[in-house]
Amino acid sequence: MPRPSAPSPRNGTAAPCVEEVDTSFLETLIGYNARRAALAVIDVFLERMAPYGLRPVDFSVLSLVAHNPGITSRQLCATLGILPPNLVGMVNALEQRELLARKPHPRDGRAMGLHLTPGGQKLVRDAEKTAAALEAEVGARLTAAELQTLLRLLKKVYGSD
Amino acid sequence: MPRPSAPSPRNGTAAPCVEEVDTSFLETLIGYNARRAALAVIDVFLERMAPYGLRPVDFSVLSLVAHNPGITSRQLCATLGILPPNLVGMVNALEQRELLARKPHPRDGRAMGLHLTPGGQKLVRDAEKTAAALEAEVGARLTAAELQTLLRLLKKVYGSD
DNA sequence: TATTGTTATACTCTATAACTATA
DNA sequence: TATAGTTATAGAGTATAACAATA
Repeated sequence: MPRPSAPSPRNGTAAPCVEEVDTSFLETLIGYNARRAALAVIDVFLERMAPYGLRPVDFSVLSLVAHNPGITSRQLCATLGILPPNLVGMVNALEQRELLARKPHPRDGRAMGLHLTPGGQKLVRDAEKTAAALEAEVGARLTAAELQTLLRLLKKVYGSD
Repeated sequence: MPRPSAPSPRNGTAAPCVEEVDTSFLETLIGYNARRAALAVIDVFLERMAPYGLRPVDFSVLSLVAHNPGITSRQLCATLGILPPNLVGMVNALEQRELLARKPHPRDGRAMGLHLTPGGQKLVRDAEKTAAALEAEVGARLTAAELQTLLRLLKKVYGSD
């Protein structure tokens, strides 16, 4: 590890080196901090969801279908910021695992409504419990009030207020 | 929220459909909200940095080199969570644009210290001003106190406290 | 004509293995 | 032996264009 100042006296034109990285400017940026926080939480999320064979995006899809039976691909895409071509494979995979099923939309022949199978419902129940537990765990670094504040401010930032 | 009740009276075994998507569960999760906030801010960041020819990661690299002259690739990678093989191309590109330069590390023959050129210094000054302005703009949805709180809580979440 | 779901495809980002030169 | 930087490459994630069926 480099040690510039004190020890080496003769330092005429020598290139400096860095002991401890100064990140103070980046740390003033919302984007930088929000991204780091998201990655930290999602890392843990990824581990805890592995036993269910779910990535974060799979969990999001299944959870939305659970709370919105009959939701269409288009609605899922708009909600999660996924592009339609990229959702197709995910839904196919979840359907092959018999976690969800496509059913004809009652009033739009073009669309397919998505529904959980009984197995999918059980999986989502368990996975949501795990997610809530993880949330409490990560939230242990914060007080309950801080957690509420954090969620409120984040929603303000991205406009869901 | 599913609303099977009011509009369609005869609804014997028909599959339900969704009027307005209920995201209330996902919105209780820190990861979901932090990711959405990060993406929203980074989207604007991407637009504003385009005139400088910088992606967010390029900005982060240049800003860190500016505030840490002589920083090594290894230190950059550790700070930004980038893998060494993926940093090489970025540094090469920035070096070819004559924004930064590799110089031999004063005490470790294996390492190269990174330094901004005069042109790089000017670009970073301008880009950081733009970033700060953007921050104030996004922060306009929040009060100054809320912004400080948000940054503090995010740092608590990812452990930089 | 516009929209839903889909295919094919390209591009970017991220991850792994292995090599070199120095320590 | 371990580490810094690099190369090559594989994989995941994200993007656009175009098509068939339906509105």
